[in-house]
Amino acid sequence: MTLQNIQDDLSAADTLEPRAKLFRGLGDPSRLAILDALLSDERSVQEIVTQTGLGQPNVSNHLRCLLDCGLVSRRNEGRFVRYRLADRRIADLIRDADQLLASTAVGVDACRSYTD
Amino acid sequence: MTLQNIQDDLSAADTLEPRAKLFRGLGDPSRLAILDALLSDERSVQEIVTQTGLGQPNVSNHLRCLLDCGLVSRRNEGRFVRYRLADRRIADLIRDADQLLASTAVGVDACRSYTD
DNA sequence: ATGTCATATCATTATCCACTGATACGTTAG
DNA sequence: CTAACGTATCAGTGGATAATGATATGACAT
Repeated sequence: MTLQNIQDDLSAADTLEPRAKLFRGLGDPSRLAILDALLSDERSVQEIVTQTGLGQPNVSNHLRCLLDCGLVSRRNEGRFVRYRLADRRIADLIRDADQLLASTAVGVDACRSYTD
Repeated sequence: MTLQNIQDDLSAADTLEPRAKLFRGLGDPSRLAILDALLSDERSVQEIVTQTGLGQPNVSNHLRCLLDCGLVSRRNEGRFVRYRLADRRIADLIRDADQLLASTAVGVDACRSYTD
């Protein structure tokens, strides 16, 4: 390994943490369910709660997380708050992940590290 | 919400867990560093240890996880074991994530849920 | 102003998971 | 066969975080 490579790694390390955070943001079934609910339409918290079956405080917590991360945006409408995906590419990312999972090579089921 | 929508959600729930697992597989700085090391070339465990600065058992554990998930593949060569990315699309996924992070909209830094 | 509804926050709990050190397994060299 | 090296596994530990119930905040209607 050359010095240049070492420096590449070090500078890459700066981008490692944000990348990990983004993926972790997507790496939770509840948050994925919420994002799924937002794929087609803007939704109020109540609608998300109903559609996902998750608890209301739970949904609010996850939405805060997704909002802070910039994955969703919000809009006040009276006493409702409507959320929607912040960027088309988020849906693309999820779609790409699904395609990977659909291929025979990537079979996450066999992964014993993350017990479902 | 119609009955059809409910059924869509239920069937979507089946794909939620695997998707979450895949993203969680990518949602760890150490694993991202390992995948980074494999972006250009096939690497032995030792090389990965050196390049990432992680502990050897730690690297082995993560590699097992990545292997079970199907994100990397391995090849025995004498007493060395060489790992490589299992699929080009994995690199693409990481690249797409970086592009998302580069846009102003998605600023994961502000997310307080995941303390670095 | 008061009650009601929608959403957000807080504290608690339980769980999961990454890291470490010690050790086992497997392969090659002498 | 034995030593040295590369890799994998195991047990223990600490830290992070998802879910829940209770409660607070904010907005609308009457």
